[in-house]
Amino acid sequence: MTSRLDRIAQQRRQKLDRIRGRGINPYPKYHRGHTTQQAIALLKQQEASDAAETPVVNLAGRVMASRLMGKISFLDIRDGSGKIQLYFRSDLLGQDDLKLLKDIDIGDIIGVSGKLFRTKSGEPTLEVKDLTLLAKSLQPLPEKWHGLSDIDKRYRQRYLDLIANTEAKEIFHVRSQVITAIRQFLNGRGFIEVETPVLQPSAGGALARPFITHHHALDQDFYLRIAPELHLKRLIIGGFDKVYELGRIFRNEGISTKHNPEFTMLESYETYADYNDVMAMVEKMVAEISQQVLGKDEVEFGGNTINLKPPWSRLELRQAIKEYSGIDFDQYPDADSLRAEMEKKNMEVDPQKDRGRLIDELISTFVEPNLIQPTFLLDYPVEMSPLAKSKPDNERLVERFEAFAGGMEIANAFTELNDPIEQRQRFLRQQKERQTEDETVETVDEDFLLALEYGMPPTGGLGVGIDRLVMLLTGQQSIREVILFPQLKEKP
RNA sequence: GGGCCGCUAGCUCAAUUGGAAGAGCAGCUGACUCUUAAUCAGCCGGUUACAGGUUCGAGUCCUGUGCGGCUCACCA
Repeated sequence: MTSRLDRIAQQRRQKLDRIRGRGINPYPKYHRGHTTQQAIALLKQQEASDAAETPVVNLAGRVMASRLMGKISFLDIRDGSGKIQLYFRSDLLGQDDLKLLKDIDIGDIIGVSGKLFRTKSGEPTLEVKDLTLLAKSLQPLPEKWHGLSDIDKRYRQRYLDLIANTEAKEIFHVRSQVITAIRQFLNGRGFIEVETPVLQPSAGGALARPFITHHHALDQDFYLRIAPELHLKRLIIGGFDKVYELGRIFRNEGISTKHNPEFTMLESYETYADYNDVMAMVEKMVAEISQQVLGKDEVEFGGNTINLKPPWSRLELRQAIKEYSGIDFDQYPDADSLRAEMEKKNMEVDPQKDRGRLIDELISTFVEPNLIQPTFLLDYPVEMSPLAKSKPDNERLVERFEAFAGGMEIANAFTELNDPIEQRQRFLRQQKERQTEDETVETVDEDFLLALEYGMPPTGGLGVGIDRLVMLLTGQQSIREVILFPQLKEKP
């Protein structure tokens, strides 16, 4: 870039050349004996046991700080488990190691061996006898105290963010543990994990604009999945009782603090369950995960304390909208009348929107921001939910819920529609309603309908946005903070 | 895609009304045998995102472009 960066990089390259000139391989193989965390545990163990022997270990990690004091030096190294201080004494090191030490920079990866002890101030420290350079770093690290705060750089060079900002790294630890906990929870209830196609001939199971790609050998366009739903249902038809998939899905829509074009979704399907069973499972699962990963069932999010302990509030969608917007959608059976009522409330309403989308707008405008504590909204209009089964006593509503917390939708579930004739009609109706719009309309998935005709048992299905769940559990307001490499525009 | 805001040294940030582009960290040289944001002395480091414009003079004002953030739209 500028001559400045070149200068620092150049200095480091000169050091690299010097090191090579002494016959040292700056990128050798190496086996470490302990992590820094294990080493500290070992030291404590030795101290507790009164053993006279000082533990000798070899460790490896990235140099994070150096405090050179003439004949002695202190370096801090960090590995995946933590960090530890190193103590170098010129009278303990060989000539070669002393020379090498002079060419070690912050950022280098080194291996060290020696004995563990505590300094006068009580800091666990390794007194180094042997030093090995494991990887010379040619680029300067971000500032040690303030870390890296340039958001653009944090996302584009996430590795620097992870090196410089321990809080950022911790979020991804939590994310990993959340996903592990979900698997344990579901496996423990008899679910089996499956994998279904990401490349699909038609993108079904939701209505979103898909990414399109092309398979050369087949000379056929494929869509990246926008949901795994229709394939998981095929597996239910095939006789699996409980299945789930944790995977990436792709939606070619706008990017925001709550949306990334590719995100992680959990979908689960359980035969002979309905949406009430699924509701009970969701609140239990989230509370247990939080307890297991964070050791608590309350989280801080956006200035609120959110209590995840079951039971969560249950609120009929119609009542919720009535309460927060003053509109009772039951009194407006078609899009035109509902739109007119919304316009009375000074809302700017897209005349293209059908009744389902209008109701969705009422939810996101009036209801969702108010649902801070975990809440299930129940019983959605059928036109918003083409894959859900109608309520036994009301053909206009389906057995569906969405779960909200922190003003975010985190889950969506329903008693699955398993009537193939009805399902076909729903698809056709949806197709008709969307035909006027410029967006690509989902084609009727004949292959799925054929599968349904063989008979799908009554089933409860669930979708959970994993990224948003992790946002909730880690208190992050932007989805980019919980996705390691969020989508950004390429820099020219 | 619209609106608002941002972009200054490798990193974190200053720069008064438009009047000499600065500091800390990092780096380099030196001193220092228990430091831990080590300390001390000295030094190096800039096409102020990019391209134009206004002006005696632009980091600062104007126009455009790029990228980012927030937000609206979009997203059942």
